[in-house]
Amino acid sequence: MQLHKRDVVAAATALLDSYGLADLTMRRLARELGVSPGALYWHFANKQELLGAVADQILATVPEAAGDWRARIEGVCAGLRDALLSHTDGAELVSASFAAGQSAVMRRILDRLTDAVTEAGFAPAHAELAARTVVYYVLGFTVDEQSRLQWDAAGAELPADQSVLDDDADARFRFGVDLLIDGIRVADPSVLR
Amino acid sequence: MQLHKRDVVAAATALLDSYGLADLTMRRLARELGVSPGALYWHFANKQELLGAVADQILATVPEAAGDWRARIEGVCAGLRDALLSHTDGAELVSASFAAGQSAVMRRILDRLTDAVTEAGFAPAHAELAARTVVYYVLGFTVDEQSRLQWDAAGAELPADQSVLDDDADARFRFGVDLLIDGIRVADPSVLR
DNA sequence: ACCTGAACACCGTTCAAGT
DNA sequence: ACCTGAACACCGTTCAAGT
Repeated sequence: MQLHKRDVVAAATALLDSYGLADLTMRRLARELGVSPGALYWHFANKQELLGAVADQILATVPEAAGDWRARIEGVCAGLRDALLSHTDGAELVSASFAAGQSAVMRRILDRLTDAVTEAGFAPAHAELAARTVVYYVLGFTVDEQSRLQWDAAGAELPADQSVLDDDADARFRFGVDLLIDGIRVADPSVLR
Repeated sequence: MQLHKRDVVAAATALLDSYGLADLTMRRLARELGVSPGALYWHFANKQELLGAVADQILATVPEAAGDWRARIEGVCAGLRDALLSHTDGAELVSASFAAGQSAVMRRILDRLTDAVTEAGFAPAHAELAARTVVYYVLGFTVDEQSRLQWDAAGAELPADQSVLDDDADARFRFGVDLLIDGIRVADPSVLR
């Protein structure tokens, strides 16, 4: 039967979770779907575009955050990190797709953060910059965290107090988010609208 | 005559500047040096390690910053961004090498930032986190800036008021750095030592 | 409209064998 | 110690031709 975009994205996500980003190749994906490599290029212009669709699939679980601007920033950051950690190499994939401008959902998340910073009193242009700073932090932190997690998982047996390490990572993550929120809170009045 | 590590890194940097990261391949580099591809693996364990050496070469120009902790953070950030923008795809290459833990100089830069944040009053563990946040920002911002710059350069003719755009990018960059410095300045006393 | 088959132009890495 | 030659096991992308 016919190949649909969503089947391709689903198969790609499964491949990612099982074997990681390095093994998510167009040829291997085609093999998994039982089609020739060229078939994928009817549905996607190139690999970058396909990876962008996978990134958006991963980000689909990031919930809308409610509350005041601080709560919304914290909520979006936590939801974003959770989504990235839910898939093998998720942070690296989304980070690359965002940099390549291939993730529509990532742009929406940026917009939501920009709204929150605007509510904190920033003029629109500065609000987007502050929102970008938040996104760079979440992506940078989580790429780092995930590479260590996956390295540890591949290596020695996990220590029994795994949860302590998890809690620590959570706390470390929130520390950086709070640092950015503090910066936004006390920003020089000249940037406010 | 004999192939030395520094010749390989110099040729790799030249290839990067002329053709970009995508065309910096082990085979092409070997061809440029007049050796067989396998020869490179006598001097470097793998491509990642070689790219790390190129990253460190790029970062060699980042100057030591002096002054109080704020001036040092601003100086390191500005010097880092300048170094990255001086080579085609420099930001992307250094970002990837840093994430892969292959850049010794990047670790030293992180240490210098950690020292500065410690002087601002943070306990060591929190100081490193804040320093990482700064690094994530500089890398994220500059990867983004450079991809736009290179996209524009490849496309339409540059407008006459190019310098205005440059100044704008400088100001935008400093805005984010100041946001982080503000966050560090007013951080919750519980994280201070 | 959607896909196949086959080709094009490459990759990173390894390793016996040479000097 | 340092490098070659050749192989291994792949890549992303294109495109005439088929249905």
